[in-house]
Amino acid sequence: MIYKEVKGLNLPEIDREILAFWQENDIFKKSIENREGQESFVFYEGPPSANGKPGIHHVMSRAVKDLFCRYQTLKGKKVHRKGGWDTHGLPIELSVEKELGITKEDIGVKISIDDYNHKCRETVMRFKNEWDDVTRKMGYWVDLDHPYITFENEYIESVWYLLKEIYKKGYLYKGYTIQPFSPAAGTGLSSHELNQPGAYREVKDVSAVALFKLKPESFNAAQNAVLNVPGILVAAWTTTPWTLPSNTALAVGEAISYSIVECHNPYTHELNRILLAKDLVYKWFKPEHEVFDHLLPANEDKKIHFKILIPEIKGKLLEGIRYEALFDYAIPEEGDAYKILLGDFVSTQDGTGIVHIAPSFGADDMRVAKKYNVGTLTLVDKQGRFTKEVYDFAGEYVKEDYLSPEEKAQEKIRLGLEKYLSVDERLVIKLKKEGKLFNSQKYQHNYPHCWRTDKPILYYPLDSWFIRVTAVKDRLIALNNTIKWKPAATGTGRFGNWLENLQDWNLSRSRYWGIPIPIWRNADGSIEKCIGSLEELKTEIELANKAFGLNQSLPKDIHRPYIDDIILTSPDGNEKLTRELDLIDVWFDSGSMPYAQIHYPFSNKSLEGLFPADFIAEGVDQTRGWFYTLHAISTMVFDSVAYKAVVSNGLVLDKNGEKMSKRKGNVVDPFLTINQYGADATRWYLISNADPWENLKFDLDGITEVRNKFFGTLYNTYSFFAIYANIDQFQYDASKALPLSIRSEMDQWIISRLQSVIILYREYMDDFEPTQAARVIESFVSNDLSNWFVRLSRRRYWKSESSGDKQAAFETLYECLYNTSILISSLAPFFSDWLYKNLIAGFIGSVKAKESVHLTDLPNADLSLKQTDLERRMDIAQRICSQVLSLRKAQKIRVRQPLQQILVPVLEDSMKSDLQMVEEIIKSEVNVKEVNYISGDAGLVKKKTKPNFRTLGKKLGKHMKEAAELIQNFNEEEISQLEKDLNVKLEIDNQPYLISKEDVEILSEDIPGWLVSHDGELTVALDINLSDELISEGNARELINRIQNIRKEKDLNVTDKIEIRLQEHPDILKSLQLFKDLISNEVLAFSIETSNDQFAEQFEWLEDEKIGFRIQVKGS
RNA sequence: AGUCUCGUAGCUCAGUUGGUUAGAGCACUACACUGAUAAUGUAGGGGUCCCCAGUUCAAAUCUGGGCGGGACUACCA
Repeated sequence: MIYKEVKGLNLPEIDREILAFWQENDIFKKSIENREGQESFVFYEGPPSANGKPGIHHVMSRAVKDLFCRYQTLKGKKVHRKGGWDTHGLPIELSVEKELGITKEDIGVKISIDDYNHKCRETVMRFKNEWDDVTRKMGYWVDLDHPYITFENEYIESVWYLLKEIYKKGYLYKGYTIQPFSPAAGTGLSSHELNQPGAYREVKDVSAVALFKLKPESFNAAQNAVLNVPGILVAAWTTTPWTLPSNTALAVGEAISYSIVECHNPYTHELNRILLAKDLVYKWFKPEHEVFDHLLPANEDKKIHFKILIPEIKGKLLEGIRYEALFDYAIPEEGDAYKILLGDFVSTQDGTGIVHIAPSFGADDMRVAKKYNVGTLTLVDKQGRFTKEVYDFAGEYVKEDYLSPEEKAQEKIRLGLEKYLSVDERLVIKLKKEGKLFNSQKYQHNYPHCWRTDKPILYYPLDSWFIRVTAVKDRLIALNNTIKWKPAATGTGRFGNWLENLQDWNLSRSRYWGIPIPIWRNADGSIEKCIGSLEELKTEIELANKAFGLNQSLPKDIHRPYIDDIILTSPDGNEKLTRELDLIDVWFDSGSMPYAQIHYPFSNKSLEGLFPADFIAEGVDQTRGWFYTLHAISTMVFDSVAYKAVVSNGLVLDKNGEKMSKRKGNVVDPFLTINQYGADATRWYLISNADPWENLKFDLDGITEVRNKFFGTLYNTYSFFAIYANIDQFQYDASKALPLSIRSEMDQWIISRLQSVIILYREYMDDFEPTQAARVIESFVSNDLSNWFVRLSRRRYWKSESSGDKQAAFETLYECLYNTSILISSLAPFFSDWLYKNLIAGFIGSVKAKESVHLTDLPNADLSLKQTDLERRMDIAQRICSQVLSLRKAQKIRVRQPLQQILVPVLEDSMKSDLQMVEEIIKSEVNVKEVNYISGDAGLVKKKTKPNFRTLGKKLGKHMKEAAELIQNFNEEEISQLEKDLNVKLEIDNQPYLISKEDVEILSEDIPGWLVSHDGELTVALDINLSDELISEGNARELINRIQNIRKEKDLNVTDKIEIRLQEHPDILKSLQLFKDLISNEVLAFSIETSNDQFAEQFEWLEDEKIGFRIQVKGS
């Protein structure tokens, strides 16, 4: 037996077999060494964190990565794939802290930073084995033995190098930014922490509408002309009255309209003229209280009568107007405060359409204040208490929640109140008394809380190191435009927009487990050193040792806390420099990986052939993560893209379209899936079902479908080949294979189809369209190869004599399977290798097979073998067969019953010649004796015209409908006019139109007296008249069928010869008389005799009859 | 809230520059075929192409406005 025959397809078994083969023979390694000296295809592996278990979505993204790397390998490129681990970052710290039952405050107290980091180092690799396991089992080829690890000194050294490069370009600076801050915990919070479940809570706060008095002397001429009433007050709404003392500006919307309304202050009853958004006037004032002449004197009830003094003022006009500070606590030291600004974030959703700006306590505020050079006031300290400048509230917590009940009780007594009033409440009272308040109420809204202390957070200005990416914004955008994004919309949309609205990169993290910022400074920050390598640090340490008589040395581990102890010296040797305690954002770690994974520029001095990447792929959630940091670093340091093409894959959802989560219990375990269905079926399903960038609704039934439909079919096709090739001892000699020109039409066709598939497959793969590529192959295997070529060619394989045609049949099928095994190997690495290895068992001759399919070269399409005409003809043949079978079905005539003829009207000569070449195929497929043709002019065919809307649309415009009607009813004369290339004239609404041949499609509709079927331009008529001879032949075929079934039931060998005795029956006698040879041949009968004996066995004959028989193997 | 993305048969997906009967596979039903038998063919049922409005002779397709799912970013004065 040359070709392996197995019963039943067992993909997991094949996985195990092939995996062992790869391991024993180092196939992955060979697939790279194989291409030594060739051009490289650069791929970067985005580092996962082994802190959590791998999920099915990881199989998805890794399938995408793997298949393109394999594909490029087959194309002859050298594709290095280095694995990597992301080891730093908050999730790791959090899981360690949870495990140890400590909080951040305990670090350095209950547990040393040293021990803490040690624990992080352990934890981060906790699930490494699971990751390695899933990587191997799914067939993802990546170097697991030499991964880059972000916590290693060499990796960190490269990161420092990059930072120093950025520093040298002047892009690194220390500044402050508004960040979420927990006064209770005394620490800044990351947005990740803010996104912890339960961080946002519905709370009730005191809101206030404060009134700010405009300074008319600051009006310009245009403003003077419009704002021609005295004493204008601007109403600004806030839910955090405690920020009002730190107010330094007001913001209005450029396109928002404002009104000035006259009323009496609800608390002081003084006359007010209030400026607020026009759209919100009736939100704050009741329409029924509006007056149009004179305002009534102030009254004591709650009704606030009002009059609109100036109905419409554009926000734009208000820009630059100054106002009086609300309080006399402090004024900003720098900048030009207390004026009206334009802010694009201002809306009329709620509030007054005017936003009170306290730059220290809001990110938007800070941004707009900077833009207008407005200074800041930070009248709250890091504990969340008012500073001494706020003399009447100094030292008080700005949020009630920061006080314990005892403290509140004490405060109540200190203030001499009946009940504790929050700072917000007392501020509101103060404003009320001073006539600076219009409204105050309880307001319910979502507010973030610190997940550790449960207390509300503040937004607070914190010191941070920044990278001035905004300085290279234009380059970032320009370089991005050269990147091939899949899908393109992510590059222009999500990523492009992100770049358009670029903010400087906040690099600092006040943490312990991460890469330390390599910057040392003196006390006042006037002297600083940025370190770019370990060598440099060592030199600096020696300088410092000399200057201060110290005995420091380069720590073995350059994480905290060791690195914190290092003291450097100022150039003059007088001042000590200490390290800035922050760590760098872990995103910088991963964005550094192209260089750090090879320890550039230390161990490797050149990036040649290693940068930039030709291709990367990760989840779309990495757009502003890894994709961005790679891009930002490479742009700043190398003025280059980091990757030329990027595939961003979508999410893997459960089958109901819901996100997978442990809580819902809908998580799919990749190990179970792969064990049950096999890696290839899983991979093929993930890739073929939908484009990778679409969200995938993961459904195990889908994998079953892929397994049965695609792998099952391909397996069956192979198995068919193996059975007969083994019988015939067929072996394939590439150098002696029959030239295609002498093989059959069918062979030429499938080989031509194969070329088309190769071309399309390559096009799609080169364009990073794996789904389309997979579908092309699916369709080829299932429709072309199995359902057409093999099905119709079966007889050629089992006929007993050896002949050229039989050899051609084997060679053709072999070539198809062989090439298919290579084509699918990128997507289905296991099954393809199994198939390939089975096939090459029959390889002989001078051409040598490779050890594994993954060491082969991707087939090139041979254009000389592609025959478009032939493919078109076969398509026609398939459609005709379909139609005839459909007609037979409608008439309930079995396919075993031969029919005399089909009739095909051919309106063009080319169609006739097309059909003649596939006549034999049609005849055998639909079991008819003849294919006859009638030409259009014979008058037998009734023709019909169908309008061609595309061409007619332009010509006819709105007369289209009527014209279509007329064209469909063209008579024979008009049709023959068109056929002769003459125009037919139409007239609609007195307007003449000329209809030419191109404007219509001429179809044959009917052949009077025949059974007819249509499919587009194809029409087929079936002759259903049965002669006695046809009936007898049909019966002969029935008989053959019964005997074949008996052979099978009796488990006879395919080659056994038999003797047959049959009970006499008129059908049988007649059939034997005419077709005995045919029958004998088909069923391998030595003799067929009839008698009237009693038979022990019977088979079913037509219409409930039974016929006795006896069948013996000759010689038994 | 903003940005992006998706919405077509029970399920998963195609659907060309707008063109008249909106397709495929799976599933279901019936019938057939079979020297591949856990395979194969044919036919059938099954659609408000998310909704509304507009442009057009003509809209699943283009425009505008909604609705729903999802992701990311931000979190609000």
